[in-house]
Amino acid sequence: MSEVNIKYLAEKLGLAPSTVSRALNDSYEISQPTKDRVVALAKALNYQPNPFARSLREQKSKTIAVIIPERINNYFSQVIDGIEEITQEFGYHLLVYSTHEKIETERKIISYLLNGRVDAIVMSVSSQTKNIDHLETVYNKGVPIIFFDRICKEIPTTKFITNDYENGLKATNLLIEKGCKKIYFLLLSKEISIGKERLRGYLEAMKDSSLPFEESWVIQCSQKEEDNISLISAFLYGLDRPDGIVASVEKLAIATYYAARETKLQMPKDFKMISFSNMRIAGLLQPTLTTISQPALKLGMECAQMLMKKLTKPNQPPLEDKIIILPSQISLRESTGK
Amino acid sequence: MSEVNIKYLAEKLGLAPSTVSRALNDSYEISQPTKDRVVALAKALNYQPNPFARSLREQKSKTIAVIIPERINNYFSQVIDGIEEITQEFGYHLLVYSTHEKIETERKIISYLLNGRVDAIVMSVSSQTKNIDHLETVYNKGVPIIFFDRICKEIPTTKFITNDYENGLKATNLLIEKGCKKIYFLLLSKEISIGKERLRGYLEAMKDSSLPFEESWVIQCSQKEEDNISLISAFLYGLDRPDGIVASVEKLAIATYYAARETKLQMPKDFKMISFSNMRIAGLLQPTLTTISQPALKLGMECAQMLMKKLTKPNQPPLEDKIIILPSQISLRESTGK
DNA sequence: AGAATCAGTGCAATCGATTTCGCACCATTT
DNA sequence: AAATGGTGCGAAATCGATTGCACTGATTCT
Repeated sequence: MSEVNIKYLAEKLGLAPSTVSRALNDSYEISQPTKDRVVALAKALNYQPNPFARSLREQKSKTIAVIIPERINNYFSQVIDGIEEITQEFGYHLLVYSTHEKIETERKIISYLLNGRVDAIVMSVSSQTKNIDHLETVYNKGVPIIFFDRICKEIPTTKFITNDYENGLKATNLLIEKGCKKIYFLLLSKEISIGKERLRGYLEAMKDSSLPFEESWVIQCSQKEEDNISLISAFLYGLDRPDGIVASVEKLAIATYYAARETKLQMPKDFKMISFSNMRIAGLLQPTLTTISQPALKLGMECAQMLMKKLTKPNQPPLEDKIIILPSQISLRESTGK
Repeated sequence: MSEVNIKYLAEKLGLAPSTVSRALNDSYEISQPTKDRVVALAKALNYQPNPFARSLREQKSKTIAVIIPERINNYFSQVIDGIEEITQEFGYHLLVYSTHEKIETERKIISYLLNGRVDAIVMSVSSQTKNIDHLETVYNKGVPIIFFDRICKEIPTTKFITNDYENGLKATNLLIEKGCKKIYFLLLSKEISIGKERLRGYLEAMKDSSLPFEESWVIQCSQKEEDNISLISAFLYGLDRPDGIVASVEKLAIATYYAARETKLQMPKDFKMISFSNMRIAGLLQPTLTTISQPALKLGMECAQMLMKKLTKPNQPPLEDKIIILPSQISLRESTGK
């Protein structure tokens, strides 16, 4: 490759490599004239320091890993945009991995990152994640880790979430206000934190209301789009079908639209729905979808800001064990009726 | 951090670091018993080689950069999924960058990658990219680069696209068949390759037909959603509005839906539309959207396969200067009428 | 028997940048 | 005039893994 390294610059300038290094790093030990000469030549030859030599020496990579359960999801894309916006200013790079919701992939990815390849990890755990040995290993190795959205409560570090409990409650109450008598709750997995919190809100709202409730109204869905559509269609076909649905994640709302089409049911006439979702085009669906959307970009930025502070300032304490809650926003649309 | 390195293993085993290294790399020079001892201890202590030391020594990073114009776009997410699927098998890592369609950001990102940080680059250029100095620099430095979707023809390397010209033609002809007399073409930028190709197909179809055509029917849109909506609304308000629209990218189709709502026009009654798009939920819009969708996952996988061959096999020639064309798929839906 | 061969290891250089130490030189102080 | 101090820079070690070369002891060949 191109051979412009410190030794080469030093030779050209008749200086020692150490002097060149110091000059480039603006060390006080070097005279201004020398600094100027060095910097000038470096610029002229378009010198770029070798990142691996530097990382090896400094024991840090200026790289952060972002691990998400799936890529084809606006929410996660927005979060990454937010993270990148901040980290880029600090010259950090982003390694992005998708677990495809598989715990085994998650473990494998984590194992690649335990050798110093990254200075920190920002992640949202997969829906399959129950066993958290691999996450504990990260923590024990001292690699800073921040969870967002689907957090792992057991690891004592900073987590970013939205007010899921509260919104689960609000969403359910909204349906109740709209006159729904039989409200189902769709969730992806009971294992993941946001599912749990949103579910807790739903359960609380149901308890507080005078409406009937049965355990079986909490529907556990899978990762397969087709399976979910049949599952949802199945209960929509029945005469004792629900008249309200709270979808805890976007993809389940979409499956419900397909199921509604299949069963020829109309929203909001036959049943109403509200979903947690960051779709840009919720307002273009038929009918338009009432959503609870998370401040994804902001969340990403705040994660990154915290991380940059920890990584770039000297003598920072470990990431605090606390949960930071950002507010979501409810957008009322046709799917819940007027 | 954890101090398990080669030197430490060597000490524990009473061997030289070089022997340990060779044993771990299964060198023929080392006896089986020694190999076994070394491997056993390495496993027991969970030894992970330092990636930077290795990269420094081997002059390769096992990392690939993926540069896309925007993250919040299913198409690009799918491509990255495809790339990751393949590269992961080979133990490669993915640095992902978004240019946000800004040439300046694109240049900056590229400049970070010229120091050996990555072994190759896979990218789709921003819509602003006219000046290609930075891309030429990449090429001249010998960093393998593959373009996809929005390619840069001038750089002699492999490019992956879909049959954009053909589909621009087909899309336009479809509208003509459906009875459209006045067909507009919405594009993001004349600079980007796919825009050009799709436009070429449109122009060809228009020329071949007996329909009238004016230059002003090719609408150049911007990056701003609101501006696009007003721009589209503006011409939809007129009495001489188009009765057919070909949207060359997804976001312009979405803007058109909003504009249609604003102007109270109905698809497909008042005008018909077809769009290039990889939206999963084109079938849930009101009306459902006829799309030309690209084989994004497959494209990503083929890119990555080519790259892995180039990077992991010895004595590979430079990436061939050729364009590989994958076929898109048209899905007929309501927006173009029955 | 002496030379040649070879398997199995160790030594030391290397990748490129940073950093500790130290040294020369000039100016100032006592 | 000797001691002190500061400025500006160089030599060499270091980060961790790899690798060309040298070395040892044993075996084989002539």
